[in-house]
Amino acid sequence: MTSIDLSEDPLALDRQVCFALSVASRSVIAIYRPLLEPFGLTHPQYLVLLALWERSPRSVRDLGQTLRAEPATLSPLLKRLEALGYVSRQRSASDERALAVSLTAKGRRLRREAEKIPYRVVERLGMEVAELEQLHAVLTRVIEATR
Amino acid sequence: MTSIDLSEDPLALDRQVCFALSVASRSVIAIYRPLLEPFGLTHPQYLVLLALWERSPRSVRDLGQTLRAEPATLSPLLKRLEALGYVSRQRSASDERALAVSLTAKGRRLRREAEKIPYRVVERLGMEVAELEQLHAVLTRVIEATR
DNA sequence: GTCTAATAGTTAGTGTACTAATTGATAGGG
DNA sequence: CCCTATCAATTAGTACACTAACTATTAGAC
Repeated sequence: MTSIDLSEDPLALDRQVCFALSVASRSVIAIYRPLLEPFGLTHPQYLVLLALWERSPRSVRDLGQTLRAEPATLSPLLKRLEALGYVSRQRSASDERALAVSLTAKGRRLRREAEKIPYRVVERLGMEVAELEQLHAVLTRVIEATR
Repeated sequence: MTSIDLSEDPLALDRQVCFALSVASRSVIAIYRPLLEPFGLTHPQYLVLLALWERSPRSVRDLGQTLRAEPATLSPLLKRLEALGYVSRQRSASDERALAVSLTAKGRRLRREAEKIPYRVVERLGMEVAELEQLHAVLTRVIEATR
């Protein structure tokens, strides 16, 4: 295991967890890109669909809290998902301020296709599932720590 | 430790390593934001300075390989760093195609101030250094796996 | 019941990321 | 020597991500 000696050079690039995090994030998202491209989806859009497959309809606020995304980010993203035909957007009947984002039939159908994606990503990574579980656990701790 | 049962729902949001990675990356970068703001820097700009503090001048190509960034991303970013007065940009004498990106005196002076940043981030995270080292090691393995 | 504060989304502006096309410079083959 | 393929950087176009300002609606205080 690589040892990080903070007493030496605290600014050494190859010691920065923030650098490793952003490179790893972008690199893993890059693995999804060719898998999502046939559906016309970006990775953030895919995450929104994951949330909607768990529950639909959902408000922008709810999606934002679940995905840790700003409403200002979601608003145009959801319009693009609507233009692709995967979701519909309509004001909530009970509260005209809130938007009800729902899966369309096309959006629900997509789930079957998408189920193959996680396996392909793990295969492409070629890492042990146990190691990915460990990574997930540490990342969850980091996310908790940043709140 | 959280267990990820891939045999159950492969699309469950709270199991996705990609989601945890992107949230963790954004959350950690958010910790840097108030620390970098006094210098007018963004996190990607800070990473470029880390690279230049290790060696200067460097070409756009060299910076791109080191930081895993596209030249199309670096090109405007470097102009902003120049506008801030931290770097200078001039064509290489030996090869007119290449750009020599150098630290200015102001850019070199900034290093002293920046040395406090990693400690403040670790303090703010409130995690054990050992755990961050472990995270760094796993991330490095992920980055290797994506190449 | 009205008036104000809070809430849900949207819009605008800046700064990455990424792809593809473009410009200018260099190097090698003939 | 020239001609073409390659290379370094830039530009254009799309899509987040974040802050701040704005609009429309709702809820609470009185």
